[in-house]
Amino acid sequence: MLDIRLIRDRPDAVKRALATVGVREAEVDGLLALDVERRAAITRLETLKAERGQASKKIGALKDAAERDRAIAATRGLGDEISAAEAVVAAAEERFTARMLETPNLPHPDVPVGPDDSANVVVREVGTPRSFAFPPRPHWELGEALGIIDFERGAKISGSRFYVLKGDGARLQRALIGWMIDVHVRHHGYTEIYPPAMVRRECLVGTGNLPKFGDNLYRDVEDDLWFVPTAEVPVTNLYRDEILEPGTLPVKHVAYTPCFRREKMSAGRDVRGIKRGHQFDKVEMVKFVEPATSDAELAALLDDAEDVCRRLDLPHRVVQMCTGDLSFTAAMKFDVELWAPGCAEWLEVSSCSNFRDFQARRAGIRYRPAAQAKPELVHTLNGSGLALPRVVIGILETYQQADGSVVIPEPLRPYMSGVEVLRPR
RNA sequence: GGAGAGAUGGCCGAGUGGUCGAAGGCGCACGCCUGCUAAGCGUGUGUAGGGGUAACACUCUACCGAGGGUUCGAAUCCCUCUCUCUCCGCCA
Repeated sequence: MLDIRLIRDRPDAVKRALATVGVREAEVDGLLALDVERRAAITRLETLKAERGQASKKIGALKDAAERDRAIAATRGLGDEISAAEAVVAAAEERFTARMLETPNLPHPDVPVGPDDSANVVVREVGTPRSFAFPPRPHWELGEALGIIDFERGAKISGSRFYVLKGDGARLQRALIGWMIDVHVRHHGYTEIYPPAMVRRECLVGTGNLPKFGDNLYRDVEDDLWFVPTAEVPVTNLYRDEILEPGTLPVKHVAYTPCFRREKMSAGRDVRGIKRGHQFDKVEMVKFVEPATSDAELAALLDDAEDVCRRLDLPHRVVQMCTGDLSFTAAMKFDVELWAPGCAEWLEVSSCSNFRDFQARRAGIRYRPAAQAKPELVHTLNGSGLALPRVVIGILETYQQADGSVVIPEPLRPYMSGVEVLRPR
């Protein structure tokens, strides 16, 4: 959520910035109008309440019964006026908040301006895509031949976009989870979190998934519990409505969770293989930092994500999103993409974003810069570290050999009891 | 799932209709005092929103788990919900 004060004080700057992410000027004017309406209503209500407060105070001090009764009778009408004014405030507040919650974040001034993903910028490519003496096969062929991915049974028990990992396939994914968490904990200074995978609705409002993107989420209707689409949701909300004491920032967490997404927007796309499922695993990094440091923290976060690729020796590239391709909540965002030689495409395995105070304002996450100082909103950031089945794709396709076997990258071997090669059966 | 108890400021804890944003204590901050330390004394110490100011000051409103109700007036009475604790049952 944006700071309404900023919109009030510098409406033109806000309009210009929001225009680059596709928000029309009229929307900002609408916000401003709702704000004026809301404040007028509040002022009226508070005037009435102050009046009543005075009157009640006097009544309390009155000793004479008749005088008292007269004063009470005279004040009685105020109650109805206040109820009416309260209803006006509530309605104005609701209209205002609803619009505020649906307004996207302001892009960071350094973000390249552009209409859509065609204007994204490839920042760097790391490593050289391996050249093959044979036509590299896509992971769905490799996986079936190796007996480690079972698409048919996945569809049988759960429908399309579900698959079953089996044997060393399941183990490879589990090894990656454990190893990646260890990398971030041991080498990058994150603290591991095991969060709930089902959360209350407010959490999703806090991170910005609701109210706008509810149709991508799964939900238990009976208890109104929502399945997390990413660990970002529970982990960011860990400190919802809290004030972090001086000296606690930066807070750096890494968490593994399964993630659940309806993928309605991409119906019919990427249905082949395990690239895009309704359920997938992900290791996620989340940071809470002081505002002045958040740009540097984003660079560090991105490097932490890339480090996973480096350690696995997987060629990858970093792409900066232009304004038009920024997510709703992000002020700046970089994707890390792995090259998958089998399906011949770049696979997004991480999305590293700085949300600045956008989520913090929604979720009420603040910190105290110094003892006695006034609380301020933190900046939140997060990035995948990394997204799972896609790293499995990258490994299978990159390390395949002519006979269909796949070499397991060195760092993962200890996590797989020393298995070095997966062989077709 | 059944029965019961509870939720007050950073913490402990008082308050059962009026002048209570809330006694007292602890903690913390600043000042004083004191060879040092400790003790002592004094002052201060929440959050959010509105108005106001160049910025302070100042002022109003809300908040005693959440929401609703009764009342001129609610931390205090009523209803609903959430969470915590205890016991029983069940379960990984």
